[in-house]
Amino acid sequence: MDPIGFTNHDHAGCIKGTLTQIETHCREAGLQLTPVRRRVLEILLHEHRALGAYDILDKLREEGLGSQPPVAYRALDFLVSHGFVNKIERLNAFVACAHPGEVHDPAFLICRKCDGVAEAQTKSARGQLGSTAKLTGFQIERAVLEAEGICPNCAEGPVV
Amino acid sequence: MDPIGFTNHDHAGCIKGTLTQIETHCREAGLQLTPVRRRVLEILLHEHRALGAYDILDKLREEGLGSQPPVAYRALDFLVSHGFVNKIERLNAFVACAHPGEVHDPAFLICRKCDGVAEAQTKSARGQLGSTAKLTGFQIERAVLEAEGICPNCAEGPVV
DNA sequence: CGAGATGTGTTATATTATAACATATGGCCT
DNA sequence: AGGCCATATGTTATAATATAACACATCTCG
Ligand SMILES: [Zn+2]
Ligand SMILES: [Zn+2]
Ligand SMILES: [Zn+2]
Ligand SMILES: [Zn+2]
Repeated sequence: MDPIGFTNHDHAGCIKGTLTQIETHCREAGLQLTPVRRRVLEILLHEHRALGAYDILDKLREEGLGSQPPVAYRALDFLVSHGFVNKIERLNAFVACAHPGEVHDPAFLICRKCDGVAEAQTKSARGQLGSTAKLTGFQIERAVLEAEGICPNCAEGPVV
Repeated sequence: MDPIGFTNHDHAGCIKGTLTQIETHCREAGLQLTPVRRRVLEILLHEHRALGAYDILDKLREEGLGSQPPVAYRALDFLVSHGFVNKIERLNAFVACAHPGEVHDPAFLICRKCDGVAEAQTKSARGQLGSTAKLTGFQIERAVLEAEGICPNCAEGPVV
């Protein structure tokens, strides 16, 4: 229930823990966490912030891990399809998942000043919309829930 | 609470009613519903379906109302900023608002087979996420709630 | 070895969106 | 009337996001 991202925390541990968790998950599930895929995941884990595919590609290029768009998009496809990374539709950008492996409908709080993204655990999407959907027989397969606003850090010291 | 879009209804009346409502709103608020803007609105009202900016531009072009992207995007900006049209972030496309003028957090049910979009009235976005947001002091300004799945029509006769 | 599956490298192109500047139109002030 | 401002449109060019298509490498399995 507590959204990670805007609060202070042991970020190095946060990165390492999630990475280990995903590595284990991949080993057990027979998924190939190749160097490019792993590096894209690391880049995203490093920030609690959404990065565009081309931002990521720039970093890969600097590191000699790939220079063309498909390299980044393919890695992102892999990470998203296995739930390690989420796409923020509102921003056309990507953010590491805070609860990888678990099945959940993620909800995001997006700060429009610092671009920070926090992932909140919530049952709202399927639950609330679900009841409305059932009335008409609509079958929900995926829910996008993104709230935009001002994060606590940016609210205190008004930047803009 | 009842989502319009997947249910049978008097669509001609639905279009005309909404258009009249918006015309009135514009007159009272001193907004200029110019020919291009009005036509874009009509095009969107005609379908309970999201159309891409370039789909709309194609129609405008056929009708000699404009041929370059900014024409469509500017009309859409106007319509979106005044709440007459909503953008479906998941699809990078636009749909006429079912409750123009009213302040509401719209939620959408998007059919991945027929591309139909229904707008549901719900308090969930701000309400559910709101409580989580308050815990960390996040101030929600705008909420995107989009559910993807199969609409009742497509569920009955599996098209794909 | 040969066939199939998976991942990467690369070129080219599609799709979505905006910047920037020119032109037109109408209201409004002097 | 003339000048001025705000708003809207026309047009060119380009930015930003995303995918198609094909070549090649590697690995596994029979
Ligand atoms: Zn962290
Ligand atoms: Zn912030
Ligand atoms: Zn209708
Ligand atoms: Zn459908």
